[in-house]
Formats: sequence, structure tokens, C-alpha cells
Amino acid sequence: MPDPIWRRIAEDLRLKIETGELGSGGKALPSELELRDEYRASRNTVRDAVKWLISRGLVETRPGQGTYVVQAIDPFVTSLTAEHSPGVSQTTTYASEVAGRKATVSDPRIEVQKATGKVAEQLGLTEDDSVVSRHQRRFIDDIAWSLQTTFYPMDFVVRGATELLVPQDKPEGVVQYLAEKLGIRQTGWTDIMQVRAPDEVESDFFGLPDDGRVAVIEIRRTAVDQDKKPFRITITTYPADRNQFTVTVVENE
Amino acid sequence: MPDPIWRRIAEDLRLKIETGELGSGGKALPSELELRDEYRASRNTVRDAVKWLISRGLVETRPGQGTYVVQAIDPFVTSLTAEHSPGVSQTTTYASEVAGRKATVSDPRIEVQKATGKVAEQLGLTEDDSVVSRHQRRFIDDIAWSLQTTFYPMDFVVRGATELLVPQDKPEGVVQYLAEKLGIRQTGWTDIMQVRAPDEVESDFFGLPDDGRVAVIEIRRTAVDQDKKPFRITITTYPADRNQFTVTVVENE
DNA sequence: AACGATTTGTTCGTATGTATC
DNA sequence: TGATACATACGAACAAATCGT
Repeated sequence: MPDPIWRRIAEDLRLKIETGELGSGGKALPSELELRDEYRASRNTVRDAVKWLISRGLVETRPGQGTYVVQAIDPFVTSLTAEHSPGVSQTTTYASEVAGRKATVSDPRIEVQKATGKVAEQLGLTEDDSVVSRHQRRFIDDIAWSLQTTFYPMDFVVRGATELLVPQDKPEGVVQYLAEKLGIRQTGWTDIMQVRAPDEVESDFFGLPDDGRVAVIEIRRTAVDQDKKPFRITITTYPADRNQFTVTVVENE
Repeated sequence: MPDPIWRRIAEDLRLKIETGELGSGGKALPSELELRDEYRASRNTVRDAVKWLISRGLVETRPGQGTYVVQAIDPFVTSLTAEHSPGVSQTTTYASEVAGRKATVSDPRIEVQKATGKVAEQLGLTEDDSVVSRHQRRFIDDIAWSLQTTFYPMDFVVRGATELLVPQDKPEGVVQYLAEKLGIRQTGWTDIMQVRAPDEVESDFFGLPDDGRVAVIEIRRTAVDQDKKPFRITITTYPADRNQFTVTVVENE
């Protein structure tokens, strides 16, 4: 008997959950007191087992109600190599593969900040320069889907792209606007993707448990213009439990 | 006082860790008994706080030794859109961005199986067909880095590509071998990327905690030939705590 | 090699608080 | 309002791992 009691209970419950013996049909698991009697352990030991199931994302507890099996979420698929379609904003949304789902975007929160750290570095700015940031919350079927912040050099506004400061979504796309206004054409981008624990803002917005169990996927997109000069940085975070990504590469012949 | 005691202790410890006041220089945190006295709480309550820090990946406990601040791992960066360089195997390794790191690959474990599920579907096979799978363990600087399984139609072997059954790494690349032997040229691929909890094999190999805290990133790559027909499926899993990915897109003019 | 001290891990019992029905 | 269920907190005991003597 190498394993602790709580672990054996957890494995037993996992088996019963995966075979559908427990929790099917939205019914709750037996209460902690019932499990205590069933496994002849203390309530604390049973709770340790349930905590392990929670950490695996198999169940969730609702105070005053019971312990429920977590229903799998139909994942939303985002392409990181979508073709640039005119009229489709590359700034606020990536192309969606899933039909029949309603994507909505909040109006952006505009801020003007000092350029700092990696953003300044990648945009070729110094600490004295300013950047415009446009922060948006994005939903699918009214479910919190991603948080997105895009940075532009403040110089763009000075040179005439004043609409960057308008706190309103541009469905036709900021990329197209910059092309018309400043002659800056987007010719490509590089994404850097990492998985990390959510911060408090992300936990709140996505409704994630505060134990850091569900990770977020952070994608930093650096877009370059016709001179291969980075002109825009977009940072998007997605909760890992309901997002997938695709990358399609066609080698040139 | 809306927050539980364990949470306040955890936040306080987090602050002290992030400012370097605690745990810097590889020293252990105060023992649970010391923390109990310091915060005037019970040992169990202190342990709840530490558990939260563990779940955030900030600290780790070592039985008989103490609680230590987790050292950040220098992430390994993998490109999902690397150019196909002759001589570089696209089968066993993606291109690495990080210099000075030694990548090694185990000899493959070869299996012949019935084609099932998505693999059969994407390769255009039926349940009666067989597939060859080549499973490899990959290391960077002798650290477990990824697990990879590649599936080919058994028909390839029948048609002459018998080396698919040789349990030995092909540094020059299976892709090149298939091109020479069968005239199948890889012209592109599609990756599907998801984040999920590790299974037991992955936890063991990567040395992950068994509480599912550290997720794995699973990438399923479907490669297509000159007729746009899928001919190879590669499933690779990476531990999320030490891997990043890049995607570079250059729009054609 | 053996032992004792220290530290984390497991398990129990108990009491009280809070949310839901 | 009362009953039920999960959440928090405390105290206690023993086990297991580690380290220094």
C-alpha cells in the first residue's frame, strides 16, 4: 500500500467518474460525509481526494450544493496563420474556424503610456517615447474568450492617425486604417506563444479558479510593415481550458 | 476581513518571495513551525498557504529539507513555421532558436497498430488498415523536453519504405527518405495545438508534479504531400513550464 | 553505520463559518 | 427557518525523508 489513502480514494472516484458511474446527468457526487462513511476515512481525507480531482479539472465544488463533474467545453479554434482578408480586422480578432458562434468585442480602453520593456524594444522606441494602447475584451457566445492589448507608437497619432485615440471598435480594422492614413502596410507577423498562470485580472474576467489550476495562453504578435519594421504589438491571453490553435504552413515550391 | 487566513499568509509570502526577501540564493523558506509562530496560525493553515504557492508554481517542498522558491527555467523556443532546411529532420525535431543547447533524440520505439480514430480519419484509412508508429523521447541539455509519436500508413512499408520499421533515429529525416523512396514530397502541414493536463506517462517522463498543476502542450501535425494528401501525423507533447513557440507569417505580395 | 534532530507528509477529530435550498 | 453541503481553522499524532553528528 504505497499510496496514501486520499490518493486511492481519488483514483477510485476518477474511475467512477470516467465510466459515468458517478456524476452523470449533472447529478452531484455523494456528499463529503457520505464519502467519509463509504470509504471509512475522515472527512478531511476525503476532502484531500476531492482536491486532487479539482486540480485535475475533473470536478468542481459548489458551497451549499455539492460536488459536480465538470462538463467539457466545446473548444474554440483560432488560426494563427489566417490569410489576411480585406475587411476582416486582424487587430481585434483572429479568424475563427467555428461557424455559428457569435464573436463580440468590447469598445477599447485607450491609454497613452511610456514605452517600457519589451514593447519599447521591439517597436524600436526608447523610454522617452510614448505608445498608444488599445485594450479590448472579447467574447464568444457571450462567454469571456480573450483579453487583448495592442500597442502602437504615439508617433502614429502625431503623423495623422488620430483615430487610434478613439475609444471605439474599428470593425474594418486598424491595419487597413493605418495603410490608408500613413501608408503602413502589414506584410507579416511573428507570434510568440507561452503558457503561464493567470494574473488576477485574467482570473476575474475568465472566471477561472484562483488556485492557478487553469493556465492562460499568452500570444505576443509583432506585426511588421513593408520595410520589415515592427509597427504594432498585440498581446492576447486565452484561458487554456477552452481554446485551441491551428497553424498552417504551405511551403513554396 | 473577507479573505481567509491562509490566503493572507499566502499573499504575504508571495510578496516577500517576489521582492527577494525570502528564498533568494537557494535558501529555504522558514519551516512550517516557524511560520506557524510567525503568523500565529496553526500549522495546517500555514500548509494551506504553502499549497497555494505551490499551485501557482512559486515554491516547491522537499520532504525532510524544507520549502524552496522555484527557479525559473530558461524556456526553450520552438518554431512551428521553420523553413524546411535540407539535412534537418522535420520528423524528429522542429528547428530550435536557442543556440548552445544540445538536443538529443532517443531511438524510436516502433509499433504496428490498427488505424484508429482521428489518425485513421486524417490519413484517409479505415479501421482495417494498419499504421506504423515511431515513438521518440527528446531531450535538451539532457532534460526531458518532449514526447513524439509519428504515424505513417503501413502501405508505405509495403511499397518499399522498409526502413520505417528500423528502430533507429534517422537524423537525415524520414521526410527525405520518403521523398527518395516513394516520391512523396512534403509540401506543407497543419498543426493543431491544445493545452491539457498530463497523463501518467507524461508526468513520469517530464518529472511533473502529479497534481496536474503543470499542463502539457499537445501539437498534432498533419503533413501533406504534393497532392495535398495527408501522409504523416505527428503528435508531440511538451511540458508547458519550459516551452514557448513561435509562428512567423510572411504574407505573399 | 547508527542515531537523533529537523522538516514535510498523512490522517484523524472537532468546531465553526458560509452558501444554498 | 432549518437542514444540508462545502470552507476554514485549530490541535494532535505519527510517518517518511533528509541531514549532521
